[in-house]
Amino acid sequence: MIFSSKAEYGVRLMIELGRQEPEHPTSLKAIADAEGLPLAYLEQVVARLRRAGLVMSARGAHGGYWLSRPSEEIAMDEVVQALEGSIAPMECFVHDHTERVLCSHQPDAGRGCATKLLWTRVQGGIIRSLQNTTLAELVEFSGRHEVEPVPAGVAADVAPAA
Amino acid sequence: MIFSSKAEYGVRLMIELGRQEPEHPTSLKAIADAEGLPLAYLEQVVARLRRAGLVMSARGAHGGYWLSRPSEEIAMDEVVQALEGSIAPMECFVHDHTERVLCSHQPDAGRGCATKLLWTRVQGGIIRSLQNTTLAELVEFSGRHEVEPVPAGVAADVAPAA
DNA sequence: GCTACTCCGACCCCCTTGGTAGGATTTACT
DNA sequence: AGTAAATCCTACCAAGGGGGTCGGAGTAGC
Repeated sequence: MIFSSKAEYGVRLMIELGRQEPEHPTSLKAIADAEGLPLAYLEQVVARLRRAGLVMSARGAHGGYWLSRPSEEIAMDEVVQALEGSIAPMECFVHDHTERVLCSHQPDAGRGCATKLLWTRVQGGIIRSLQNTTLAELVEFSGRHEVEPVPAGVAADVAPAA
Repeated sequence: MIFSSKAEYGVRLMIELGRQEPEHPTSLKAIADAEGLPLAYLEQVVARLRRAGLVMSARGAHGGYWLSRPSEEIAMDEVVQALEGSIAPMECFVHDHTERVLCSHQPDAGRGCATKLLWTRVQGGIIRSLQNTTLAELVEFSGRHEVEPVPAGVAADVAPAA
């Protein structure tokens, strides 16, 4: 598996916030109930989003969380990055702040890392897909698919993003 | 991390086979030595490639492995698929043989899986990147970056400090 | 001062990953 | 025939991370 459940839960949480009024705090408990997720675990997940500046919070009674920006301006690569820590196809892939791709493999027998080309392309494919999807799209998508009892024949409306 | 070391080792192994004459068996030991990988573990890795029909093998003395097809005809999605089992961004993603994307989440409160759109796009991005890369490209790439033999005198075969 | 929240750190179980051990089988060479 | 070189196969194991839980402290509204 590629992404952990933190990504799944975190994205669901962001979608849920995206359906609410902006600036109006929503409590974690409400989200946990709506999505059927464990509250204590959601706390950990949302903390990552807060530290990344994607959501803001208010403590105390009637507190809660809300999106720090309109959902149209939130690309999903930011969200997934915040939740997963990094988006790297292989352990040896580390982005330093200069955007250079490093590879920690010792260059065996003087040869460069033979797999670098492949993982670089994969990483590009993933990030491009995420960048081209906004939170607003997901909110809209989840709204469209409310209610209906799900007939047969599916998966036709998920157009590629890149 | 997205892919496990099985993928890394397996791809390196395939590249190594791609540099050899076709139909000429190369022993695992030779590859393990060349790449600095544990032989016993490589056995598990190559078994997956063999079961997927990507490599063929001959037992006994002077046996070994070789590519079952020319490297130009091997797309990397096959390789990674064989090594990782499946290429799915999220646990709930299962491909049955009909190419339909299933999602095992219970549709909470009648709503469809809100994250499906996102993960489907990501999966598409990954698979496209892999499909568009052939083993031959990687072989050629690793050959281009093969550099000068390590200067003698330096203890180059001892593991350098990370 | 109660209550409803966020926030934080410690803890815990379990499964996968990465790797080892040991052998059985097959084949080539002498 | 005997032996060495290889694949093949099944167990086994240690460590780490994923996926949580628990208990409590801080903070804001009533």
